[in-house]
Amino acid sequence: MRLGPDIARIAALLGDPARANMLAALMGGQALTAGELAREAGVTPQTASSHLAKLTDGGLLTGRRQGRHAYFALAGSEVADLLEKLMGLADRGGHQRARPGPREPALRQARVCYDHLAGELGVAMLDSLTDRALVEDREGSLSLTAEGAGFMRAFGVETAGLARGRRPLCKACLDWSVRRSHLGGALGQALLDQVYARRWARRIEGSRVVAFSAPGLAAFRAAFPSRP
Amino acid sequence: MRLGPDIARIAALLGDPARANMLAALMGGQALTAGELAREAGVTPQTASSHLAKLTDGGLLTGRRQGRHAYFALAGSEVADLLEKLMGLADRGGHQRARPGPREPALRQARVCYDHLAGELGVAMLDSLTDRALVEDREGSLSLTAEGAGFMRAFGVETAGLARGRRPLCKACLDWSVRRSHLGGALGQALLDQVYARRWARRIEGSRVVAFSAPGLAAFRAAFPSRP
DNA sequence: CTGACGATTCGATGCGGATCGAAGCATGCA
DNA sequence: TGCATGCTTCGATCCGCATCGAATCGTCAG
Repeated sequence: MRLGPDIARIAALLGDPARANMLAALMGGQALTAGELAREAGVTPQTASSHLAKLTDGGLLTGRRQGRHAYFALAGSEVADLLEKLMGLADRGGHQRARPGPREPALRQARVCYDHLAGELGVAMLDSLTDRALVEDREGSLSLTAEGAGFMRAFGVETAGLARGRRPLCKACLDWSVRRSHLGGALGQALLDQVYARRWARRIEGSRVVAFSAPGLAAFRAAFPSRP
Repeated sequence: MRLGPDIARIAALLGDPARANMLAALMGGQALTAGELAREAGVTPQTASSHLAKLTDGGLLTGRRQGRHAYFALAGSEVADLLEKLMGLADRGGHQRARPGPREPALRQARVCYDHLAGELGVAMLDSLTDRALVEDREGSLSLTAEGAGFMRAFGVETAGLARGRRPLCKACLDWSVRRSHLGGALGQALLDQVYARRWARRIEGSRVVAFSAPGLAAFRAAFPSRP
């Protein structure tokens, strides 16, 4: 009876609401600071620090200090996989969440993953880009093609400037609702900024929902057509 | 930020050592009784009962009562998937396990379940009967059809006499080794008696193994053919 | 019917751990 | 240097929950 890997130890780490919220926040793939994670989880910095220590000690997170900030990220894709499976089970587990907010459909269609577009529309956008060979997908690692750079310039995004920053230009970001990838990275952020600038959509306060207007949605679909 | 599925609720269920041990014990796919799971987890029956209620309520287990026993099994392959991923992550940090070895093959193939046939052959027999519409399965409640009664008479089992007793004629009986049902009840007993009478198989002393001879096995498969 | 056994419920106990306040350390900026 | 900011450590508190003893219910055997 005492045999087998210690699954309880890992699961207990995921079992605390504060820690689970932190991990869910990191599902986007980007690293966040301890303070951001504390706010995300709704706890004080002291408590968050304790949680983050436990998570890194348990091998679920990797930490790295940079100046006076402490950045944390998921330890690997296996952790993200595990979280996704958990979300899948929790979804049909019947128990709906306590807060009956605006709720799923809008979130599922379009939401922000920190600073870029996620949800069905986010996935559709990346699909469209790869279909037209504007973005290349080499085993999960994304890169902008020459044609893609031209497209972006025409769209109002100067990729030369973006590539200069430390942040990767393109990043495949796993989507929990659709179970496919959408576009993250500096380019993903720039594209979402364009969506806002063109008034195709606006961010709903206090929520992650990105609300598209009817003409905005049509324009979006025209700019990023999906194959039949 | 309270968005997304409630992963903490599920993870917390897996986070208790006793519950984790129970789930690990069920990874083989067999259903186990509450008492067996209590022993497996190293807790008293009272505690185990509480844990099992939580797990079923959380959608991770399905329970089924049979006589004075309560059988529990994993709710589905998604749960098994999740556990497997957890084990994969838990393996990294530490102590290995010695997986409970492959169960005795003979027990798995054919054994007695009280007085009727269980194991792979028992399941195959019930499958064959339902496939040929000799037995009807209405949501887990089995009944013999008119054609079935004719088949049994030709096979040497007089069902009219059996139906007179207090014991139900047909009963779906959950199989530990395979996660499916085999035929119990008075008819199940009568059929196993026929198997003995025809010398297709004999009971091994001091064990639950039902040992088929080579020609006996062939005859059995001919009498209860499985669909291709 | 009676006795035995397995499963469950109830109530009480005790421990682990989440949480926060206060203080201690680093780093960055003027 | 001095001050502000962000993270961590320490100590104390408090709640949740796993655990078990005792009792109850249901099923099976005789």
